[in-house]
Amino acid sequence: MKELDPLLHSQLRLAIMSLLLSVEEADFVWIKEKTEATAGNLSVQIEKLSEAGYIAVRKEIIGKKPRTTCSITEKGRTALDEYVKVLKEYLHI
Amino acid sequence: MKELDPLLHSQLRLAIMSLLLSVEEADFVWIKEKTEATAGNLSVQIEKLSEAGYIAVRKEIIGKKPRTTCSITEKGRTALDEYVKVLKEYLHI
DNA sequence: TAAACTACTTTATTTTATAAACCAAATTAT
DNA sequence: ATAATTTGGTTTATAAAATAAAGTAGTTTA
Repeated sequence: MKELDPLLHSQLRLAIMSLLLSVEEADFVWIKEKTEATAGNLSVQIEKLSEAGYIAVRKEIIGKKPRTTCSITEKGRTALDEYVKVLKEYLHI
Repeated sequence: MKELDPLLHSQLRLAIMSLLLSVEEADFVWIKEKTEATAGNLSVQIEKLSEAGYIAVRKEIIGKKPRTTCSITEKGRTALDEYVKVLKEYLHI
């Protein structure tokens, strides 16, 4: 049995990737609201996905406030595709 | 976003459930070989699925040796169905 | 100008997963 | 006969992950 990419096989990280699949980009606050995650948890998981190169993170100051924007990368998309492939084998779907 | 049943959202437990989906029942040793899990890890995860009522576990002595046999329960099947449903929403599949 | 809020990050705690060690009985080798 | 090895596990300890709590830097509101 193939292994499920442990970086993607986490409730919150999978939710983040899922959200980023359907939008061009998304900011920290929006992801936080959608996932109902705590800011701390979200910060950590975004950092992990970023380190892995699965998402790109841009930090800027917009109207005096910081803003963190995330988008899925090609590498992330590929990894997610592979994850889905393995999952389909597991679940016969 | 709905949450993914944490009891099922674990690599090894999902693999166990996956295997049990396609067979009437399966014994410890066979599951261990298929999943390539260590006996300790497998023992713990089977216990968790059993406690949750997702699988039924039968222990017997067969030809002087112990044998642990597992099978998926109706409750487990339902939980897995729900898990798949949520996952499909996440992944747009 | 002090309190409260925004948008986070860092650190600590809890939970989960995994590995290592152990157990009892059976089998094999000496 | 008995010592070493194997089988089929369980229990306990360690590592990793997830989550929560606390902290930071600056902003807005009262």
